[in-house]
Amino acid sequence: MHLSAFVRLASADREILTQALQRRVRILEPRQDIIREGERPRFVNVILEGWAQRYKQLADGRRQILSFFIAGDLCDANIFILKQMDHSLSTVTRVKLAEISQSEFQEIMERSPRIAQALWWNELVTVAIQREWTTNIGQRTAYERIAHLFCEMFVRLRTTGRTDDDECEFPLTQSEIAEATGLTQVHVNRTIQEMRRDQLIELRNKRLKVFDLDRLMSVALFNPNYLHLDHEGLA
Amino acid sequence: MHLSAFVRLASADREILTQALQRRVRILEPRQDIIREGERPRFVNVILEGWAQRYKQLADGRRQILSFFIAGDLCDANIFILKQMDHSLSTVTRVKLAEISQSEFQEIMERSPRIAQALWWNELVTVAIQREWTTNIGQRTAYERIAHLFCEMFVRLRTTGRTDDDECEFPLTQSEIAEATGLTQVHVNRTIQEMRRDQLIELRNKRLKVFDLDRLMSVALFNPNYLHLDHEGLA
DNA sequence: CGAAGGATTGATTAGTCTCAACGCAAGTGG
DNA sequence: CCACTTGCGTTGAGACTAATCAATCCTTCG
Repeated sequence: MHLSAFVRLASADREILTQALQRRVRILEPRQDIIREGERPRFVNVILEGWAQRYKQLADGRRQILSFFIAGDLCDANIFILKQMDHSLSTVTRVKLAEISQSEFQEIMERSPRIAQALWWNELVTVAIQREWTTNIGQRTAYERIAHLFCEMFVRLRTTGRTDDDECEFPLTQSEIAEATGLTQVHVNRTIQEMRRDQLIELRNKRLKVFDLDRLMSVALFNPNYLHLDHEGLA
Repeated sequence: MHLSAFVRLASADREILTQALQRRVRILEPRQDIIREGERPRFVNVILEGWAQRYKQLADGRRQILSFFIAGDLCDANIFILKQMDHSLSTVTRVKLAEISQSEFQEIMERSPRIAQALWWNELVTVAIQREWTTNIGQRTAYERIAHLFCEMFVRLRTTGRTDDDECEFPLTQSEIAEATGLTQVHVNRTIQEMRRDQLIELRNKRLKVFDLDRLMSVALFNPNYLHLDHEGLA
């Protein structure tokens, strides 16, 4: 999901990006809000290190996690167009992020049509992921849902070179997995135990080990097409 | 959702749009695919009349409806950037739509920055709706989910002037409502009966009557902020 | 050592699904 | 114009997934 992986960018374009990502950098502690529903968006956030998430809360407190961001992910291109946030962003782990102001952002889009194109690509993939999450919660069983989340995060981390053979970081608590999949924490616990018994995965100390990715993808009915990894930026 | 409602457009911009929407117009019968998952996108589709939908199918046939389109809705700006569709589009009712080719589309975006901006706005609202659907299925009960769908469609139809006092068209079958909310058709049937008993709504002959929208919004925990109706195109 | 956050376990219940049948209205063909 | 089909909505009985409530157990860490 690295911006520079969207499309092939000329070195001038890369330079523009590098500049923009250095101007305003912040470090946030784990489980801290970045921006809340109702607030006016002032920056486009780019995650440089760590995991972050989107979530939405109903009037009575029920909470749905809507997506996760990992290093390289851009939160909301052009978010300034909206008067207020309809959801919140928060950190999962300690996070390093870059803030890009509206004027900086617009200048970048104008100076490089390639980057503007890359931003559209990024946005289209973001919606596609959200659609897959809707499908995940609407149609899959608890077991399949959690397996699907594991697949998605593993594949995304692998694409950005953040896996170590069959392992990757996985800093979510079982409660967070529950909020992301529309289940309860207790049921997530039991389901993960079942997956362990089935020799599908190992999950402890914030690390996920996938014994057989093909089998995991198969039980999850995981089809990576929605990540659109076959774009021109790749060989 | 009418393109011309996104932002205030100059009459020259309106002219550009009007032109583009007249070039290639098709009429499709009800329950007919417009484009299928896996195919290469060739056009941006704009719904001129009727209802359409996005859906996604798992390998074993389970189907999730992901969103509905009504007159004025633009299906996927810049969809050409993606090599293949990760979901399908189909009609619900008989539909009249306009197809815009890649070159036409790019020309429009270049000729009018205001329209380009409007397209970004449209895309941001589309993701916001998708997030709300994820939340709907993940957190709300069956009763709340269906009420929420009723609210969303009623408000969107009203915004585009397609309601008649407390009534609107509602051409979905109970099976389709089920596929959109992640429930079974049987349970949707029972839940709607309950809503009728509660004097919340009336639904027959493809028409929905909302007795008290405030009460419906309240039981659905419906917050219209995600539709971002407070944009500059409106007073 | 005590506190706190997270994971695990057990018992019970609720919400939703499954399967199967039936009803009704509209359309179709002989 | 009647018999048949088809699509959609309704009803019933029973099964099962996942939720709820409530403890208990770990680990980590100050």
